[in-house]
Amino acid sequence: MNEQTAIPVEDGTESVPGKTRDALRAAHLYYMQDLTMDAIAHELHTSRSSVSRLLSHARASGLVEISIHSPLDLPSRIEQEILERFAVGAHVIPVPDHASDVDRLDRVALSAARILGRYVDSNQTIGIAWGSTMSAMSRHLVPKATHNSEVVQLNGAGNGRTTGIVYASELLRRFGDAFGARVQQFPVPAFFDDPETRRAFWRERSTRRLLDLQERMDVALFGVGSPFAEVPSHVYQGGYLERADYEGLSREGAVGDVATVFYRADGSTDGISLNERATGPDFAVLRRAPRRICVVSGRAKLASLRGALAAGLITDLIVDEGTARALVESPGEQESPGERESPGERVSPKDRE
Amino acid sequence: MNEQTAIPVEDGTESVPGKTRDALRAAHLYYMQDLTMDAIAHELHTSRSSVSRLLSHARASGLVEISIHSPLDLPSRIEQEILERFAVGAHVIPVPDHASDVDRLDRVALSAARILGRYVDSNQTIGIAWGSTMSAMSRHLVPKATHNSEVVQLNGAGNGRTTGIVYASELLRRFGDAFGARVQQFPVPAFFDDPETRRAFWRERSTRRLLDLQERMDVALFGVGSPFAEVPSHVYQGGYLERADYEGLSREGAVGDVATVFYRADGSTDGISLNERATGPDFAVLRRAPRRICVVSGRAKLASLRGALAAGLITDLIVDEGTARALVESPGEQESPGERESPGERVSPKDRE
DNA sequence: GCCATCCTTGCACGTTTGTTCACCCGGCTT
DNA sequence: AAGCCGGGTGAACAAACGTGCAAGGATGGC
Repeated sequence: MNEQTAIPVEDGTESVPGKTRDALRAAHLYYMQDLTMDAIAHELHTSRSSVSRLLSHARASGLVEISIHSPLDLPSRIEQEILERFAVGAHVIPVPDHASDVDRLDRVALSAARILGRYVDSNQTIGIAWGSTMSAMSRHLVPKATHNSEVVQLNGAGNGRTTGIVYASELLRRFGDAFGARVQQFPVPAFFDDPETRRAFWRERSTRRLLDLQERMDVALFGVGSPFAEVPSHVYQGGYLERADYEGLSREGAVGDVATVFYRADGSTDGISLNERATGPDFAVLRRAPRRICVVSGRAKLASLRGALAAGLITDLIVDEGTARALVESPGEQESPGERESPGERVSPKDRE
Repeated sequence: MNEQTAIPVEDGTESVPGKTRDALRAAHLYYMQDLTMDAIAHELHTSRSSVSRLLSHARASGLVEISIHSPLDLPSRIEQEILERFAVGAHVIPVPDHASDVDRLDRVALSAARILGRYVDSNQTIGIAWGSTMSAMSRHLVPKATHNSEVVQLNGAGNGRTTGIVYASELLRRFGDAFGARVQQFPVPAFFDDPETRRAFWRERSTRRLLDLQERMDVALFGVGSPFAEVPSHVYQGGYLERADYEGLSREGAVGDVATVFYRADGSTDGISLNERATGPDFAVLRRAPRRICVVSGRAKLASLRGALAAGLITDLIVDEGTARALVESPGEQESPGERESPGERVSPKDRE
């Protein structure tokens, strides 16, 4: 993977500057001058198809940036309300209510990936959790050139067996590539079997170095896990947790997790025994990051989201419209008809949010 | 929805907020989530056509902003060189060399109109010259909401007889509309017949008020006139000047004008008699504006542009590629095969400009 | 030097998008 | 009430666009 990644960094910027220059020129002609691709092809002495591809490249590589400004008089009621109620900056992604959870996640992740660039800058350390949301995001990142940035993995992971979830290394690499950042992997499982192993590991110098990075990070990016929802977060599908673990979580009142660390509805974590074996950062550490961006999609994660908000983990929230509406609609949970239960029994094929 | 026609200002912003909201949502779905218009039509319960129109509206009204970032390692050699040689920020508009002057002007104007938004802000006074370049720009402005801004006409004008050049009032109105700014017309001819009339007029209180505004303006926007070029600027077509005037200009060494005020190649204006009858601001006044944006297209205007640069009139230059290249290529003029000559002989039917 | 491989190109096709047209609907005039 | 707008709508068509594919060229290993 080394030799492969060593060069492609230059691929877009230097080794083929001609391509980038052409793309830039094509973008000018297309987006600033409204020429047709045909006309551009003619000006560039190439074919229309190539122009189409050049423009795709220009968009995908961040040469062209498309942003949407709400006129200041209607700045999305919901975002406004979330800001007031939770003191959290919100991006509400419009997604129709009837969309499937997969669609919803994809669309939120796509939008989130495009928004992310605004938060990332040079000389920053960016902490990234491992999960299905991050995985989906990683596929759509828009590159942005930064210097001296670092991407650090927040929690361990096994390999992703679930469809579409990508290995942690691959995921991190994508983020790193997109921002030209160094990548710090965290090669541990999501959960240790034995708390003692974790403690021992935490004393290792290599681990300490990584934890140090986590403590100094400027931006944290994560989703929330929702162990008791109809569509459990991938962490719960990968076989990381046993039935006994779920029962423990249920008994201890956990409603969700951020980067494998579980919390209750009120945001507290103390006494949740599984956390002894988790690999993600303690919330006290997480909260040191000035920017903490949370990406959530699906009403199933509502309770988790509420908990994460209560824990003060979030400074910026990217969330689908339905969930956002539910979030502001009523303070308590009127969502789940049944009370918590082990997810083992759930096989309901209902895919409505 | 109260009174639809009563207040056209509200038409786009408040009286039909539904349309703007739909446009906004469509834009999100299209540009952030890459949905097809079909899909969006379905989500919005309308037809594809309407979505297409909605998106057009979103772009035309500035809801969607498309910007192009050069990667910092290749910031257009030419722009860089112009910055170094003339201490002027440049936007070079790519236009093929074989394009007609009309095309060239249109394309530069289109790009310029889209760039302009970056320079305009609230609480500003924006001075605008009257000419073919400004006219072309006025047709493509992207609205940007500002408060308490003012658009003030820099020089007088007759009515535009040349095809495609629009009345000064219409031109100003377009700028004013685009930025939600008040408009201050300057109802005088481009040139007075008698210097004395001008002086008298300048003593009028209403005139003084306008001149006051000009002195306090934050942004000036203008083209350059090129009286001795193959394609004379409109000012020279409208019958404003007589053959004798041209001869005088020629004798006195004028190479161009900004807002009806003429200058020599070295930027000097003293002793150019026509300026006694001009209606545009003295360069000393013009130079008070912190931002002075000049839009130029066509090599014919090269000498004028050089003069305007020498006069220190320009802080930001928007120029087509060919002219930019010529500008940096050689210090002197190697452009015009023939020396200056009176344009009276020119009746080339090559279309307006 | 030669081959395997990867990347790029232009064509051809199917899809997506812009635009014209006929039509409808509410408002205001006569 | 009839009649004329101006603005908006969807159907249909033409233009513009994206992409799979096969061919051509470069690159690097052997």
